Parts: sequence; structure tokens; C-alpha cells
Amino acid sequence: MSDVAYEKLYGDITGGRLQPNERLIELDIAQELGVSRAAVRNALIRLEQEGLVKREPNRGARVRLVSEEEAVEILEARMALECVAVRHAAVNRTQRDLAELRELLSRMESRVKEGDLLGASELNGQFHRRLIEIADHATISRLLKMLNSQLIRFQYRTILTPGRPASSLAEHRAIFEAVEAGDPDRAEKAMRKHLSGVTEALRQAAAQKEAR
Amino acid sequence: MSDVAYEKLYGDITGGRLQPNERLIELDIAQELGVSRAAVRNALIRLEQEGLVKREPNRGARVRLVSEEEAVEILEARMALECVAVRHAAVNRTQRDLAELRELLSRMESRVKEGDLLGASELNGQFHRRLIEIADHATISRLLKMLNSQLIRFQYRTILTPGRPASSLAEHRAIFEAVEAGDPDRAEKAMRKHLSGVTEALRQAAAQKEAR
DNA sequence: GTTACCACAATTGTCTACACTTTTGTAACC
DNA sequence: GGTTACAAAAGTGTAGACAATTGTGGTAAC
Repeated sequence: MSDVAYEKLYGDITGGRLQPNERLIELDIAQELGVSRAAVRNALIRLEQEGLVKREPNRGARVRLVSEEEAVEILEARMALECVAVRHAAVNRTQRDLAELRELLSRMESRVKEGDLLGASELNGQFHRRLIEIADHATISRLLKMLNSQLIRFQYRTILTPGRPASSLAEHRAIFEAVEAGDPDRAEKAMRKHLSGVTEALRQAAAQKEAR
Repeated sequence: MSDVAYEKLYGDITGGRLQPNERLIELDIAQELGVSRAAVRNALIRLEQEGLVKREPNRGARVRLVSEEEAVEILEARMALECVAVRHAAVNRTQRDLAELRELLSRMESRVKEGDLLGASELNGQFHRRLIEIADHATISRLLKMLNSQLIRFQYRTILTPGRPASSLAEHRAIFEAVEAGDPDRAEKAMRKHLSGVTEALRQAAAQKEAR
């Protein structure tokens, strides 16, 4: 029962159906989902630990608002961890893994050509998730899941930056080639370059927003 | 009330007063601490998210056992994050920060000379924690707190490896000098070297244990 | 001697009720 | 008109009771 509440809230927050700073009232949620208040409470505690929810004593829980500065922080941490992960991926990858990555890459290319940027963004996410699976590193996987769930709101924007889709594609291809070659150093370098690009795009988006 | 239970359990687990795999029975703990079962339950959920406790449905909670392989994983993740942190520290550090680090370093040196390895190990931890504070990076700080709490059991051992105290000291000094110079690249490199040393020591300890 | 089954004990999962805290609304007072 | 005091409402924190599940020990059948 607690898991039901957790999954639902997790989905609603990361999916953007719940707005940042929106109050999460235990009783309301419990009734809506048909579970007890205790179950909702447990779910909120878990979500708080993951950084998706902020709880204040006697004042209830809210969807946590991730500031632009914090988003940059998170990206920085993510970069460090994904670089380690991609090194492992470059060593562990099987032929089957490579085929899957190649497939994702080509689909991503199609989407970009069609101008379907949200589709491309989704495939982007899949590509990274697949890499992390290949890396087979439980600890990093756990940490990255936490970090990414906090970032979903921002991911949309970065790919919408002018010129970003094309460079994103090229960067992913470079990562793939390094992993294919089984070269961890090159893979890390490519990943670092890619995530610098994402960070830069986010910074630009933030600056543009500031100017408005 | 929930915080009381959390703090107590956190301390008992990281302090080694509760053994790995030991069962954590909600009612017993609640009575011992004079809080309700719900409070203990909440604390256990938080600890599970932090990786200190493992809970199985209908089967209760246990202190989570961190395997040697997992310890290596954790160290790897920690290395990546601390390298980012030390870069920030090298940029942010004030004269006051440097004085504090210098002080810690000299006390560490004294402890090693006296042969007080546990004292040195404690100062080691303080040195790293101080660096992370100086880095002023909330996200990384949060992640490292999680990772370190899982590692405490292993930290004891690494400094007991032959030759480790001296090299550890030298490595810390190198980190300090790079931070003092305000050189992030050098600081990262020094930190990487240091943590490789720790990982290596852990691997040796694991191998030695294997041989027994 | 071994296996299958059942009953019992231990412990977790869930629900309900109540106490406490914060917020909000209202009215008296300066 | 604005400020303070107080009361009601909303919502969280806590406790205790009950239901459901798992594990265990003993007993009987083979």
C-alpha cells in the first residue's frame, strides 16, 4: 500500500503533474488513492530522502522546488558519476549491448531529423539509462536515479536550446564509439564533453529566463 | 520523536554498536527508546533510503551488510564526488579555512608519530568533512554523507594497512597544498591519488582476509 | 527416520482515534 | 484603519488496537 502511494506520487512529481511548492496533504492524497494516511506518510518520507519533497515539522509536505543553481549542482554531481559509469560500460559492454545502443542512437537521429524534439529527449534518457545498466554498478545507479528524478523538469528545456539537438546527437555518437571501442578513457572524455554541453545549455536557458 | 529514533539508530549502526544483519524489531526499539512504533518505523524507512538498513516486506528490517565489492563501489563513487568537491574547495577556500586545514593536518601528523592510528583516522575524517564544507556544494555533500555512513566499518581497517599511515599523510598534504594554491586541477589530481591509495589498501585488506 | 501438516507465537502492516501545532478568520480595541 | 487577542479550522504527530503474514515447533502419518 505504501508502495502504491510512493509510485503514484513519484510519477506525479517527476511527470510534472504536481507543481513545485504544491502542498501535499496526507489525508487528501490518502482518500484519492484509497490508502491509509500512514501509507502516504511513509511515501512522503521516502520522497523526502530522495529530494523530491520537502517536509517541515507540523507544517506538512510540499513538492520541492529545484532552483537553477541547484540544477547546475546536480548536473555537476551527475557528470562525475556518469563518467565513472561510462568507464565501466566501456569495459563490460557485450555485442548485444552495442547493438541496442546503436539502435537507440539511430532512432534518436530520426527523431531529430523529423523535428520531434520531445521524442529525441526521451530517447536521450533511454540511452543514458541503458549505459548505466551496462555499467552494472549498483551504487552509482542508485545515486543517479535520485539525481535524475530531480532534474526531469529541466531536461525538457536543454534540448530546446538552438543548435542543441545536432550537437547532442554528435556527442552521443562519440560516447557510443568510445564504448564500442572498449576505451574507458575516451568514453569518459566523451561523456564529460557531452554533459558540459548540457550544463552550458542549461546555463544559457537560465540566463535567457533571467533576461525576460 | 521520529528524529530521536533516527539519530539513535543512525549512531548505533555507524558506530558499530549494532552488528550487520542484526534484526531490528520495531516494538523492541520503540520500548527501549520510549517512543511509539510509528516513530521507529519512520526512522527505519529513512535509514533504508540511506542504505544503512534493509527492509523486506513482512519480514522486518536488518542492519544492512556492505560487502567488500560494494565497499569498492562506494569508494569509487565517493572518489568521483570528492574530486568535484575538492575543486570547489580550491576555489572557495578562505585564509581561515586554510588555517583550519593546516591545523588538522599537523594534528594528524602528531597522531601518526605517536602511533595513535584511530586518532589519526578520526582526524582524517574531519579533514575530508572540512574540505566538503568548504566546497559549499549541498548536493555533493548530501550524497557523500550517505556514502560515508555506509563505509565507516571499513575505514578503520585501511589505515591499519602497513605503510598506509605515512602515505596517507603525504597524500593529504598534497591535497592541502593544491587547495592552498587555489589550483583545482592539481587538487583533483591529488584527491584522486589519495583515494586510489585508500581503495588499494581496501583491496589488499580484502585479499588478506580472503587468504585467511 | 523422514516428511507433511497444523497450530501457535512473533512481528509487521494497516486503520482509527485523539492530541497537538499551525494557520486562518473574526471581533474588539486603540 | 490597523493591530492585537482569541477562537475555530485544518492538518500533522502519536499512540494503541486489530488484521495479516511469516516462521517455528510439535505431532502424526508414512
